[in-house]
Amino acid sequence: MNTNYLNELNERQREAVSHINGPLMIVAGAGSGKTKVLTTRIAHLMRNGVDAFNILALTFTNKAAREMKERIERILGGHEARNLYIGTFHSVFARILRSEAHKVGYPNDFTIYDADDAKSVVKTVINELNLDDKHYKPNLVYNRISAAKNSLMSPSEYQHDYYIQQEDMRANRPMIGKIYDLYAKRCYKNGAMDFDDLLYVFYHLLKNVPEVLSKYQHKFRYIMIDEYQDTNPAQYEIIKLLGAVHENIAVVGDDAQSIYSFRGATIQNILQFEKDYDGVKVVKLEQNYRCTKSILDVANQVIKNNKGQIEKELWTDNDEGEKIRLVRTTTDNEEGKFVADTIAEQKLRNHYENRDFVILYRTNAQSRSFEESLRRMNIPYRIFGGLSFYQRKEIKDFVAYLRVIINTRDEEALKRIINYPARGIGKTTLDKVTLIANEQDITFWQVLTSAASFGFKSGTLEAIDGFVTMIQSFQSQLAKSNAYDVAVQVGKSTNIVKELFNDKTTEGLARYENVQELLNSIKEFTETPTEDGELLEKSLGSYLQQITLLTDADQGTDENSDVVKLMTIHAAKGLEFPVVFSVGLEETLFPNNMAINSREELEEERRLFYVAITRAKSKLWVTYANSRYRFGNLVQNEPSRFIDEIPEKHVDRSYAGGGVRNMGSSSPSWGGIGSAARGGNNMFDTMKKKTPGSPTPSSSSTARPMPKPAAASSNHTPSANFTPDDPNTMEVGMQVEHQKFGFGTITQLEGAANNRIATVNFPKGGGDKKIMLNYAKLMIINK
DNA sequence: CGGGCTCGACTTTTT
DNA sequence: GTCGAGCCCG
Repeated sequence: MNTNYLNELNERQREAVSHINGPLMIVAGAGSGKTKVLTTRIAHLMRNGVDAFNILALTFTNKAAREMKERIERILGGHEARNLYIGTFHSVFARILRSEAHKVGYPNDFTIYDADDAKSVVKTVINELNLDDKHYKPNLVYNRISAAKNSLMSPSEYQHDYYIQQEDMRANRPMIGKIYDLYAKRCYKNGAMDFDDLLYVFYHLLKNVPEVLSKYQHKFRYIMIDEYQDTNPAQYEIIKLLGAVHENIAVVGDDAQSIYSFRGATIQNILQFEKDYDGVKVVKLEQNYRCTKSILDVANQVIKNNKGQIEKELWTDNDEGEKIRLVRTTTDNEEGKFVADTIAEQKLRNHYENRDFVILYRTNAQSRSFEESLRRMNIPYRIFGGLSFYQRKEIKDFVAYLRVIINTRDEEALKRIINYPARGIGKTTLDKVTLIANEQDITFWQVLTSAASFGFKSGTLEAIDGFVTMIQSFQSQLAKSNAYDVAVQVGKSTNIVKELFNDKTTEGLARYENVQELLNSIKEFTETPTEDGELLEKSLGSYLQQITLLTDADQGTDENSDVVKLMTIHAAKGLEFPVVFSVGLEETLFPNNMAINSREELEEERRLFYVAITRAKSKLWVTYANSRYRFGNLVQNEPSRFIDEIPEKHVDRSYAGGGVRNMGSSSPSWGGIGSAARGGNNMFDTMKKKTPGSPTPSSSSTARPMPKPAAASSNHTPSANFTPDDPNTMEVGMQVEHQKFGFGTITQLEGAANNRIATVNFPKGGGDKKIMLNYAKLMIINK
């Protein structure tokens, strides 16, 4: 074991690491070596005689957990670290629930519903209550249910809470409480927990089953929590229960980086920690090892505009560094072009690699212009935050079979596959089964297994029996062989694999490959020896639980692939990059329109900007566009108020204005050189995500769908050089071309800049048409 | 039952 | 603009 680990720490860090017993709060500024402190502290605990079995470390992402594990192993050696309990809140609790859930009425092989499953159940319930799902939007309702659970509020409490009811009444949605109640009952009946239940149910398990509480209180004598500022009330209460006996709770967090309040996190948890426990040792890590002086100063000045923070002053020994580049472009497309051009330039000039760059935006929808520009420059990139592999339709369909095999009560999965592939069990039959299930208060599956007694037509009955028999045969096979063999059998018996194989379209090919990858991942799972030797961990049920808790970010951890990364600021937390582009700094976008209604919301947006700034090690570009397309409309935006908060002395505006013109269609020559010389066929890098231990989706989120064939109604083939012109340059009398309707003459114009409507006469395209210029593009042929 | 079309939604989202 | 759900029709 490395015995010098304490020497590698600064004084404050050493103070935190050496604190062994009693509550500890580490206020860790951005880039202050937080993970290092956490991992070293765990190693230090073990060196001082604490048994690995007694240590619990909770993180928010699988990635953070993995990283911690690896770093501890590096200090201690693998065999000693093996018995540590390190994982996300959700995965650790799910793992415990797998052996304890029956004590609160759930099967131990419970299904985990991801957000899509959960919303689908919400929708089912809304429809069953004969409510209008246009008004009771499943998304919105689910978010309220989620918020309730994160505050440990039961359906009954929800329905009796005066304030909540007032809110729902005001929104004219008084039935949300009822929906919550039925939703919870339905999940319970289905033997399923959603993500929030993993906390909610776990809390009630501890609260209501004293021997379980006692067992884990004594097991987890030392508890460590990462990103404490992002914990919600449910997590807070759980920690309180678990830590009550020993009070050896160490929390690490940074109030300035709390950006998940919209998911129920409450910054109060960290602000109050000192009051919650007696004799809290507080250590502040204020030395930043990541950023240049200017970048750090910008971050400090920006965050000063927030009230009510834990007092701290981050400083660094690093170089002064360069100024922050502030760049204004005319449009979102120009912004994309500028960033791609600059990346190419920086690669040449400063010998950066693709992986040194990250583009950070506020909303996922902003990725498009960057994708296009990067693609044009042949710069390989990867977008984080797209669909997770396991959320793809073909994967969810296949996995649904496995879910039903494990838990026939899983109605969501059952409905997915009962007629996939088509076997003659249509909507009519489904409705009937649902009706019977609800009337008789039995599960969907029970109706299917005794379908004969419910008077289905003979053809339908045959189809149902065939399906039931098939599932049952999978189940009995599972008793004899492993998860992989069963999965292969599912692929064969259902013809799914063959069917996908025969689909020779690009999309079909991708789907086939994805299913193959799924099978590979199951194979790998069953064949890799377990770390901790728990038999349960190799079962199909455990595989299913594990994959539901994986996200897109977990698969994108191939540090070796040399690609530019694109992600939301939220997704970037905890990461660092030599060069950061923080883009879209515009009012209504960042701070986002939806988050400027209260001081709290605005401050969270500012913290988000703080997170963006502090991701940068040496160079930071901040960009914004005068106008951009949003929801298909061209909108003009003011520069973000956050820009004004950047101290002028750190700002280099020399790219602004003139820079835009430089970046125009006549790209600087280095742009072209960069792309041709370095990009090459490396584009394939962006098409593959490779991660040891997880599947490789062949069509990653960066792969764009093939262009759709022209609509049947179209009888015009657009000119080869068709390029739409700016709606604002259109005038009455102009000859224009439309992609579908062909050539025509503008006869009338109405509406303001963003909402311009042209009436165009198309002689060959059906006469006068009203064209929303923001949607259907026109090219000017003749003025 | 499935293809094709229209209509409507659309902030962030560790799990 | 882009995606997906849901409806209609063959």
